[in-house]
Amino acid sequence: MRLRRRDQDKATIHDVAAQAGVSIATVSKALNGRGRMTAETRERVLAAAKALNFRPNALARGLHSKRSFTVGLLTDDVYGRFALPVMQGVTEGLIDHGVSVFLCALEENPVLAQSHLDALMEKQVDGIVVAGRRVDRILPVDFGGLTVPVVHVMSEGGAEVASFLPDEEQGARVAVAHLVALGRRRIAHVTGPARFRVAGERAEGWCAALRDAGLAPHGPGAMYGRWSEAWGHEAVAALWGGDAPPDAVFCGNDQIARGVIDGLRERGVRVPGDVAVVGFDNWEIVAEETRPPLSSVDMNLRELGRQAGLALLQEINGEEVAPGVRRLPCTLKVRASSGA
Amino acid sequence: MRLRRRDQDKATIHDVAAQAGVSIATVSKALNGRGRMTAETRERVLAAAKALNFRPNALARGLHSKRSFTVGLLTDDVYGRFALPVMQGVTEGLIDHGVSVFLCALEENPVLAQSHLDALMEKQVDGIVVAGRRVDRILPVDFGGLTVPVVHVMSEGGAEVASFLPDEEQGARVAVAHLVALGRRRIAHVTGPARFRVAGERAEGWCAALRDAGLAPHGPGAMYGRWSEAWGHEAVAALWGGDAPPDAVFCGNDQIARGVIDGLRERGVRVPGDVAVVGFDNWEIVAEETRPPLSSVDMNLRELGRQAGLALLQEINGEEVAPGVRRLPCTLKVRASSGA
DNA sequence: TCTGATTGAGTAAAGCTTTACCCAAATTGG
DNA sequence: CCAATTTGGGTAAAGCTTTACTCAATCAGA
Repeated sequence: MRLRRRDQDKATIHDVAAQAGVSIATVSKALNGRGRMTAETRERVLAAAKALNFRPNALARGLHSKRSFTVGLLTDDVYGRFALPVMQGVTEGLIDHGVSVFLCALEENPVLAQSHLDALMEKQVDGIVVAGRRVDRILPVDFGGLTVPVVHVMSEGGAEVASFLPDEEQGARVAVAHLVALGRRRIAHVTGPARFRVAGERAEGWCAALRDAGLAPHGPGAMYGRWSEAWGHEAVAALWGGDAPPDAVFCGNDQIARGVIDGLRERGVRVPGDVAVVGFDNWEIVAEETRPPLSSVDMNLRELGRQAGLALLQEINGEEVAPGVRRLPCTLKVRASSGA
Repeated sequence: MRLRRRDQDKATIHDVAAQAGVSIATVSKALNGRGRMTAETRERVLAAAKALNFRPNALARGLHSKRSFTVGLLTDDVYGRFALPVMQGVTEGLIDHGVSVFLCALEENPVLAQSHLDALMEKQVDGIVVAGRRVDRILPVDFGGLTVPVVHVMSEGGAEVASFLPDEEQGARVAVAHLVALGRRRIAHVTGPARFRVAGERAEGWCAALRDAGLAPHGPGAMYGRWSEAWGHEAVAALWGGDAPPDAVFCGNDQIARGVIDGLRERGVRVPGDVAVVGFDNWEIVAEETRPPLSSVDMNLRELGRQAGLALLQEINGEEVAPGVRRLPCTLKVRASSGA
């Protein structure tokens, strides 16, 4: 054994044992609250560990326990708008269990993506959270043959795995019901491209809420376009081109909603006086800067991440987790654009 | 030795050795391209490893080499707007060297922050990148007594460590020089709170560029306010309240610039016809949706991250890295708001 | 006082990979 | 044909922690 560690080296359990005058087994037991020993011995060990600023080497511990207490979070959301709240939720759910989270932001490159996944596996992660930015587009990675559990968030992993998604339709219903409760009757829906599944689901919720209220959709139906402010402007031009314009607009995301509100202001239409507007995503940096501030549906990404993390932990611990899609409710954040 | 691994277990080097009919030492050497053996043996090992989908256990490897080939990225930018590009840069710089990046998003809670740092150290990270979201506010964490190298990005770590920052002043100069080259002469500066150091630096660059061009600052000086669109509106109201309004506005960030442009449009002032506008941050999702799209200074966060990663790697490898602040140049992304 | 249980703490192996070192067989040179 | 290299590959230890097992000393009960 080294007589005394060099100061820049990390202290090992041997150093603590030497300092406390006991064996390494006793140190381990003292530190982990296992085994039997006098209170005096335990305290002596604890004091030595503290004095040496000892931190157990997680590599060695993991090698022995075959668990690294680490999970990987794989995402293709390089912008982080969805992935970061999810990550915070996952972290929040797991930190009390001593598990850390490894974030890998993938780019489009499938080769690089696969090598990131390989790196995670080599690091012996105990499980993997896959966080998409688009539910119906799977990451360019092969999860088959993985020896660790996987859960998906904002991404559907198929029949074999658990997937945590926002309840888009319910979110849309809540938004529309809110508009109905405000007395609005001609409620239009302006949203993103029809090929995005969430666009269809949100439109579905819009229809359903209108039906429940005994109302007909305003106009020929949901207006599909792009997820951009520019599309919000165009939609306003179209809606206010004919007669009987809507008295409320439910938008498929906050950027569209912002475009709609800006378009309305330019036309001299008052929000929320003449028209109430509600967005989707509750992207605060957009919603709060809109004039007036934008009411929006919040997908509770953080909670989604938290639950996904806990589910993953269950699987890691060998407990069964039912596969399939789990939908978590959205909540509505009311701001001035649907004036309360 | 286990006769044969259970299928859900990961293959170890022993499994590969058995499959190839050689010893584990030979497998290790074959896989790492070390040692001497016939080409035939080497190929047999490689084939066996592939067949078993063998990945060396990074924990065991790290335990032996005392390197985990992992670095931690600590940030308080929970929104990810700055941290994610930085992280991608760090990853980009290190992935070729087989090093992975562990992202920890800290919240304000210092206790939690410290425990995150402890977790990183236990995981035996080889080094730490600290990424701030505000240069002049240090993370609530004690980096003293750390046994691994640390570098800072977008955050100043003090005299002992290397810090990588954007050259804010140069960025501002480039923006203003661009406006001058367009023939603008009355160039105002609207920016965030004076207590942010970057606000002062950018204002400094604005002044310097004007001096270089033989121009005087427009008005009484830089207009300090908030980092928000609303402040952009207010500034427009102030600037266009008197006479001799500016013919260009250089803004301290993209949100302010957006507020300025929206304010100008509402007043019927043409952009870029009557007034050219340039922002700072090049936050694409804002800059591209502005009408017209916003010219903006890009801090090259990715490159900043890449260089920080490489510097950290140098320190990890025992090479000396000069401490102190390193400034990387910004570049100007020209869009329609300063019409080329 | 003697037997048997309990207590307190140590010994050694395992977990997986890398590598210094070793050895037998094959090859080379004279 | 023999001594000296070279070649091909194996053995064993190290790296740090956890834990099953062991053992001497102490204590309780009769």
